[in-house]
Amino acid sequence: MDRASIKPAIIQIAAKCFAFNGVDATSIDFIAQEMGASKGKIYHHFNSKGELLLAIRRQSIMSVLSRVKPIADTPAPTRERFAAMAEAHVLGILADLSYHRVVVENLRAGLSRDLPQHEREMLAEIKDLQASYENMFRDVISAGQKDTSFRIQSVSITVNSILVLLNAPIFWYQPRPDDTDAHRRAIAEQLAQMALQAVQR
Amino acid sequence: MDRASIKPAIIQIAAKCFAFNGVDATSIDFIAQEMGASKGKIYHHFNSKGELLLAIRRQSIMSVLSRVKPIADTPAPTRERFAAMAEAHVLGILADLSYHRVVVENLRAGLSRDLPQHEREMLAEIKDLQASYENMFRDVISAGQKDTSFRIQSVSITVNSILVLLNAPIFWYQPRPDDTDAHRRAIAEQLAQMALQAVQR
Amino acid sequence: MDRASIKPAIIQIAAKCFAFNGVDATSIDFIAQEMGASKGKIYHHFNSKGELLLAIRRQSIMSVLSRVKPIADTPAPTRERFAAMAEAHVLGILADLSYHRVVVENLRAGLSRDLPQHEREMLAEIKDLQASYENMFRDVISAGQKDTSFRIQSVSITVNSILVLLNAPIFWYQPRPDDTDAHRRAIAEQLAQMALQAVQR
Amino acid sequence: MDRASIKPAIIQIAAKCFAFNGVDATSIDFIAQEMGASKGKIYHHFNSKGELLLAIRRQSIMSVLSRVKPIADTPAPTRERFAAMAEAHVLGILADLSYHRVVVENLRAGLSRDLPQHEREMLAEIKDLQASYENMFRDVISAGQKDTSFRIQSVSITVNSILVLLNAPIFWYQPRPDDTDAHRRAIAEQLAQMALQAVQR
DNA sequence: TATGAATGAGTTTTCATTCAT
DNA sequence: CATGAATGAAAACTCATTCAT
Repeated sequence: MDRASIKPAIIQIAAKCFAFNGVDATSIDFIAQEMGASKGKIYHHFNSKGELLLAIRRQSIMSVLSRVKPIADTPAPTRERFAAMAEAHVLGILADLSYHRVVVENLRAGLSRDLPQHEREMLAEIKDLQASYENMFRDVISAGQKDTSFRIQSVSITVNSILVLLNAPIFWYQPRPDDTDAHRRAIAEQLAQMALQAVQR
Repeated sequence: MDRASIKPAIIQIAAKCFAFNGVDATSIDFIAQEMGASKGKIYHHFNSKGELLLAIRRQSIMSVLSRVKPIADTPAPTRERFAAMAEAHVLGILADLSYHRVVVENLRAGLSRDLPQHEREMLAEIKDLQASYENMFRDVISAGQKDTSFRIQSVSITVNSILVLLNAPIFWYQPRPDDTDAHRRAIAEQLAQMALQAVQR
Repeated sequence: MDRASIKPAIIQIAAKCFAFNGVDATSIDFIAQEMGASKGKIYHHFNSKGELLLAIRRQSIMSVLSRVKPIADTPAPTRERFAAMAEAHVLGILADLSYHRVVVENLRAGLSRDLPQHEREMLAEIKDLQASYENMFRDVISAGQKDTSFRIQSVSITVNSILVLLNAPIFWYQPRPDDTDAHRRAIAEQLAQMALQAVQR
Repeated sequence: MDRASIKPAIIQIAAKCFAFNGVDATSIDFIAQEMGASKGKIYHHFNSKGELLLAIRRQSIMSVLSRVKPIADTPAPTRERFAAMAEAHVLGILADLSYHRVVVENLRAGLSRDLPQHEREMLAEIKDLQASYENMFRDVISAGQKDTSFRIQSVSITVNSILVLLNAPIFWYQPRPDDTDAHRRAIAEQLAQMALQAVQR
């Protein structure tokens, strides 16, 4: 395996394990076995289980950010832009289900105890990414409010709730070997449609 | 304390601890200390941590079921019935936030390993309740589809996604001491409104 | 149930539980449930689990002592006396299998730690009974040695080993519902025969 | 310490502890302390206390099997062969007393509850070894029955009981520092002699 | 880099025993 | 006498992490 691709490989397998069994119920040992490697190998690339989890959180955001940002930067009309962003988000969710699942079930993880320096920095960066991601939705929704395409009450509540709605497949989507891209696109379209209706006038 | 109210008291405190810190990060010892009791007391009333968690899951469903069922049984027109059910659901979420938070973050908990007899039975009952709860929403949405008040594609996806949307406050609502009922009702109304728009023609 | 028969009843059920599952793996709670009673009831009649175990040990000795002593006191010739004692012993073992099983598997139990006063006294009495029981066999074997019916080397080793041989069914006898007295007598005769041959000239 | 010799070392010390205090009364912690190691070390080499116990059972059988099998494979006359096997068995018992003591006092251990996969496999192997060991005695006794050197009734009962007789030292032998090989051989000869007399015509 | 042995703190769970009712 | 709630002291087992090789 390529040197540079070890960390992503660890992250990917860890995400699958965490998503399947829960983070706490998954030991580093188990992840190593799934990789056909030893515990030590993982500790060479990640200083702690917490860092591994943060890396997964980061990936999870990048997964949707990289899909949605190009669309958000488009000058398309509000409605169309919003719908396209929503669809891209759902496609990101479906494509990287494990990552997102891990994140959703561990939002409060390590929220109470204090983290070591490096993890604190990673977390700060993740929160920045998260905030800037949410801002893209906040912006398009605010724009829609201003140009009267949308009729909403609290922008905050709307942004948060729409994102939860678009995350819905995390809770019920069961990927199957014979799932086609078309199938996934259909789901994304339906959810984007619901999201659009939920906000538009 | 009344004899009969010990179990509910344990459930309530456990739910708060679990919601705040995560289930795995919360030891039975910690819960006991929060109650000013000994570990043994909890184990006298619940055979395992898993049973305690299942009791919380049960409460979480009953919390929304008891509010929504009376409305679902009403002969009101589809749209109004759906909106009222949605609002009642959100009010249930806001009222018993800890319970619902615990559940959402532990949907997959113990899904892989096999449970002891008693827990298996509890889980079966919970799944029944869950299914019958979802069916109330499935019914009203199907009815709306038939009477053309709603325009939806897949009923399954719609039901699941609407319920996730109505659960959204689990992820972002921070209860504050000065929160009024009016405030909570406003949130519920806004989400019910979004849900209704998301499905209606 | 008769007042006087409560203790024996507890002892009997406890012996069965202990024999089936092992002493340590059997909780007082379990014994109580098997009796259809509560834990407290047992603690009314026995101060501790250790006392219960000692009561079983006592019963186990009495079971063979009461059968063998009348024969040992007989003026029959050495060979016949020995054989009859052996047979009686085996019949005692077969009749009260649970008790003997419990004892054999717990010879070293509580040997290292120091016992409370009452248990120390019970244990002393049991050891006396045990010693006097073994003495009956020591006597008949010594007598056989003197009158040249028996040819043995170390009396101690012989006594101990013969008793172990006569206890053998503890390890392999599986009582069945359709076992007859005749069946048990046949086993006893065979073992007595082997014991006799093992020592006689 | 040699890498490969860690597991045997753990087994040996565990056997001594178990034999002295009883299996249930001996904590893994205690064994670790006796080794001057940590609990974790033991759990690194044995997945559970049960596995440790099974390893001891295995050793116990190998202890007598390795001594008796070469003799059983000998073409010596029945009587001599039987006596030599018996003597070898007793010498095995005396040499590895702790192991055998642990086994005898835990025959029924874990018989009721169901074991995890790995332990089930270990137990199956042990039962195979045990059965093939008993078969060596069954064979020689049957041979003696056929060539009329032995006069026995039930072969099963005889085999089982003779083996219990040969195990007798487990119950009464107290090894002392000044015990000589000659002393042990004397015991073995006496027991083998008793066993032979018990079965022969 | 990689391995896997070792550690030790932490967690769930059990259970004999006590005690208020 | 009987009950069953409560306690507290173990004990088995887990696992992130460290470290010698």
